[in-house]
Amino acid sequence: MTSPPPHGRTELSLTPAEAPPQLRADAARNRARLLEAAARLAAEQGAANLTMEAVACAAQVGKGTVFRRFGDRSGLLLALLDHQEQRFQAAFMSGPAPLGPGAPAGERLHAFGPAALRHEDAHRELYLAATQPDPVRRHLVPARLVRLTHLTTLLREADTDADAELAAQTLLGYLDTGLVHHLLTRRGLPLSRVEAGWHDLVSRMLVRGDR
Amino acid sequence: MTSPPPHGRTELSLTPAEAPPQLRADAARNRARLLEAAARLAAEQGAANLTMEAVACAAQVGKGTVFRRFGDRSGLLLALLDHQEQRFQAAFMSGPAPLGPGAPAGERLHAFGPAALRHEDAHRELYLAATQPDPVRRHLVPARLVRLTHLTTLLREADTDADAELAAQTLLGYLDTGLVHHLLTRRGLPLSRVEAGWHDLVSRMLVRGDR
DNA sequence: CGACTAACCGGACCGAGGTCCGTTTAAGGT
DNA sequence: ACCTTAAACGGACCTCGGTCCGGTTAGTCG
Repeated sequence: MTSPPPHGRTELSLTPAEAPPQLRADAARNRARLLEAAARLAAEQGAANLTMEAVACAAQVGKGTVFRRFGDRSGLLLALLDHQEQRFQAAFMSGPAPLGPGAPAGERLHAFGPAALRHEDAHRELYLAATQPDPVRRHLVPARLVRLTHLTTLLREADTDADAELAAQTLLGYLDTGLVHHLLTRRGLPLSRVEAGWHDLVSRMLVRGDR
Repeated sequence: MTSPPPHGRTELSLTPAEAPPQLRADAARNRARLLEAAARLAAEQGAANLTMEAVACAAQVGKGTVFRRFGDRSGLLLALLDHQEQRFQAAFMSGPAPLGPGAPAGERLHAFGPAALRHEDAHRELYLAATQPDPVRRHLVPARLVRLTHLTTLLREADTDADAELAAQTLLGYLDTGLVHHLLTRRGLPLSRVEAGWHDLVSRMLVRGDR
């Protein structure tokens, strides 16, 4: 149907440093003004309250320009995050060990979590705003709570020595509708492999440390 | 500020079978009509294209009525899902073993995954539509792909015998911004505990089966 | 049976995201 | 310098989720 526009795409890039196909001078200027305006507005009234129109207005450009450049709201937020994101990526891809190269893989994996947690904590607001809907209500849906409780209970019963609540969240996350759909369709994994992954994960949650 | 309405709330319940505070006759009638209309429309033009106005119109009621009853769009979708969800919950809470009670906890945990996967697969469309934004684009954001690749690589390097790609998704899921924010603020867990959970999870991913 | 009131109804209204298309302009070739 | 044209611009316009409030009605009590 609608063939994609044959010209400049709206940067969905973010980090895979695909050289921005060098925009026209005015486009580049407006892009900069938009980002600056967005950053300012986000800082002074909260990223969650950022409206596309306000950004356009503050940057003295038309609304259409914002959307052509960033695609949609979350594209703009992502672009705002890009700088921070690149710093983080640099840290784990080429920074000092144990997060960066040089340490054994196991240690690097251990280091990754706290680094990511700290990084996102510092920019929580933007990251939350960039994932459109209430990324909060999600965890309060009764159905989810029921499953969570069920899994927590079973884990305790099975006498795991893991943190039952966190382990339950992990298990639940593995079954996330969006993730499974992505794996099955987009990535084309067979259901059997996803199921095998589940069994492996459960087993790992149940093994007891040496002792 | 805005004190919550002292009267009937918009059912956010879903399954914690809190008896609907018996609505007035007309309200109950309209609720039924709305659900029926919504189900019909969802079936014939896809849950993703369901608009609140269309549902209201098809059910011959005002738009306000839809929102008072279901709160918001996702509330309506969730209500639509409620019946299926209850059947699933019944299955793992009181159905036959090994999913239901009777089997050892470990076996029940193993049984839960495939059951949930199959259940959601059968109602994928509604479940996806109920989580507002593109639950799909989420997994295509470049920054996420970079992290995923990084983790996958490290897992392989560390010579785990888990399915590296799935394990990486699991690890990434544990760090989900929304989840972490929920745990830290809503649930009030200390950051140290979340970090400990990460280290435990990584360790479990790295242990090699006996052999 | 009539009055009283809490809950409900409906649809006008609002705000924000996203699209469209006629107009303007930067960049490169002549 | 001038012409051509792909790309960029801007803001009117559309859709939809969500709110508001004046009018209506089911249920209750005397």
